[in-house]
Amino acid sequence: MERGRVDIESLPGAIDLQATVESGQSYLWDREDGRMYERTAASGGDAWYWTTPRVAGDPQVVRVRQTDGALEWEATFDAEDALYTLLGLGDDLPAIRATAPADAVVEEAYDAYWGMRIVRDPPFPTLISFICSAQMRVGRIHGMQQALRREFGEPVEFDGGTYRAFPTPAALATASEADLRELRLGYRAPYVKRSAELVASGDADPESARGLPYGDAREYLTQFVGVGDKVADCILLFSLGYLEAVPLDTWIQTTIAEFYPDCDRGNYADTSRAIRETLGGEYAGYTQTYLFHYLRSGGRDL
DNA sequence: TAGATACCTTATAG
DNA sequence: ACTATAAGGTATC
Repeated sequence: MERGRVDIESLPGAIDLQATVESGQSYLWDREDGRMYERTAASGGDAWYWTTPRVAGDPQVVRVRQTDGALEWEATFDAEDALYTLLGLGDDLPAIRATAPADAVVEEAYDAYWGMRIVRDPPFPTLISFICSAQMRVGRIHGMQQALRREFGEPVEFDGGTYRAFPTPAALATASEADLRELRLGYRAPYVKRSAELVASGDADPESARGLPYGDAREYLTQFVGVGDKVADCILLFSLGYLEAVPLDTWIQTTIAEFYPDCDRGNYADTSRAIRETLGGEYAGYTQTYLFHYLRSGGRDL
């Protein structure tokens, strides 16, 4: 087992591990005691586990915990670089916040969860997670991903326990729709299977969107079954590093109606462009994620 | 091309 | 208790 620590003082801005992994961006982390999405008193050292799918080499496990002044990690591999990527530790939070509009609700959201960072999860698990997110609550989306790992993931031994990595495209393509429906995926089951088939066959790969101009990347991702503009924006923001992407979900649409009515242009593409500019352009997705988490957590009545 | 409707399942509100 | 509603939407017509 390898281990290490990241000094928080060395980071550009704060880090709030719980907010980062429990804000509906990533569904690939499990809390050690299993009690996610509950308010916990202060911070205090809760640990989260993350398992990698087999992409190249063996599947891996990393456990990370926030303590006074550091992120302490233990893993089946040298996880330092991976954590920087996964948790957005290189993002200059103060600089990003400076690009956001100085509206009261935006300030409240940043203050409430200061230190939350945008994750960069691997593309295939993100694709599947957000296909599953349609018309679903955050806690249940997470439960679905746990079920997929449990039923179709490769086992990994770590620190005396057995963990399961997120399933490969081939594993989910091989699953039957009935198998997936038994995991309570509902109408998302065929979407997951057919999108996994596209990746497993080599006909498409969410990784291929990386580096394309934002509009082209979003367009590319909508070829997957169960991926419309909103889910495509989630994959761009939470996996591929397009920090300007603003997923137009029910929460942000309510926010637009309440605070930015001029941005409602009646269709996704135009509304998306308008709110992206209003929220500061290049890092609009960061501000969107703070607003989403703040409002969803009941920070302000709408 | 824009608009309406069906879709799995379940936590939560009333 | 029991029903209606809505949940980080998308595909289809």
